[in-house]
Amino acid sequence: MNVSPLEEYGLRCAVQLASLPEGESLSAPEIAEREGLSVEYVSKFMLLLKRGGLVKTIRGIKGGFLLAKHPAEIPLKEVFDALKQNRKTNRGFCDSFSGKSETCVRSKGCAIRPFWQILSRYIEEFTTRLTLQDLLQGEEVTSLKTRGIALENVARFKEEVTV
Amino acid sequence: MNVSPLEEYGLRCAVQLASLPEGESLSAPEIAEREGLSVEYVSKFMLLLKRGGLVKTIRGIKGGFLLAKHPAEIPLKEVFDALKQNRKTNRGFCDSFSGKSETCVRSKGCAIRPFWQILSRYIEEFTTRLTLQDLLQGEEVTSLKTRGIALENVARFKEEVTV
DNA sequence: TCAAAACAATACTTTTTTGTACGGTTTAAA
DNA sequence: TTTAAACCGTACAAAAAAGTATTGTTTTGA
Repeated sequence: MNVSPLEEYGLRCAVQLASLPEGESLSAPEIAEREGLSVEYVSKFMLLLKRGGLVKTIRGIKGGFLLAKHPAEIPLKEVFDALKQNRKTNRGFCDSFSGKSETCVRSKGCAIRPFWQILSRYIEEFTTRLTLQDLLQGEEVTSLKTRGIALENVARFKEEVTV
Repeated sequence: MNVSPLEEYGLRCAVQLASLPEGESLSAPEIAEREGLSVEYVSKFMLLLKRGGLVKTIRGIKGGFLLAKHPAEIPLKEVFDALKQNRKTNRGFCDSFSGKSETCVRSKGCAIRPFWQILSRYIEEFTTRLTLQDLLQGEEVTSLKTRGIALENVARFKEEVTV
């Protein structure tokens, strides 16, 4: 339950692109400079973002990266998913079984599952509703919108509980 | 943003102990059997849980592990924290800076921080309010309580937003 | 008192992830 | 047409985490 370096850096670089005027691009060296990372490292996860369909590239001298869509159309989840591409393991609770058994020991009656399911659903809600555009609006606005999502979630949970 | 094996297995084993009648213990081989893990591996994180003050041990033949407190007094967060003890890196957003800079490039005006802060606060709320006891109540109850926490969170968020 | 079974602790191996290096291809411009 | 700067892609090295092995200490009970 913690953030991987790729997730953090990748999101930051995506935000850099989102902050550009429409149609402009940024080269890997420029991004690296702005984020204090190595050019090679930036190149690595920009490639992932490209494969994830978030980013378009311009090759050759004068080349660079730009978002494939408007920032408002790119939920954070898309960024995170793109960056997960080349991971060997991709775990959530109950995905992983023991080293010994073929299937989860508690395929029924798992004590952990409901907790995990609700929490992960909540996180997913957060990351699909918030877009790169939202992050650009500055701290106050982002803060308000994040809280707004929490609020709406509550409403939905409430319905489900009272039914 | 995914669950580490230690976190999942550790929590499961803690739940095993929580499910015992008051005062009874379970040995590492027994836990390992029930969860389909190796005895050595179980021993490893039971030691962490012990150091975290969650678990008491009985040495010698007939030895084993038991919870140091009533399951209702052990929030999931405590379990997770105990299991984090021997990690080398412990990252959240904005904890980690680039390899090059001494301090975070965006120590002010960070686009990512508010999103991350609210989400992590929410997760923390979840894990401090839910206890091992809750997980024992079975899927429906856990599910309801988890939703209940979501609900209360909303109320709190709402206050903050409208102020 | 001795043996068996269990916890304690650390060292070690393997796997995964992080981060770097480097050779190749593309393109703008002189 | 040549060169420089940038993307592309993979291979490689280093660090972290996962999981195992082993040795030692404690305790029960024959």
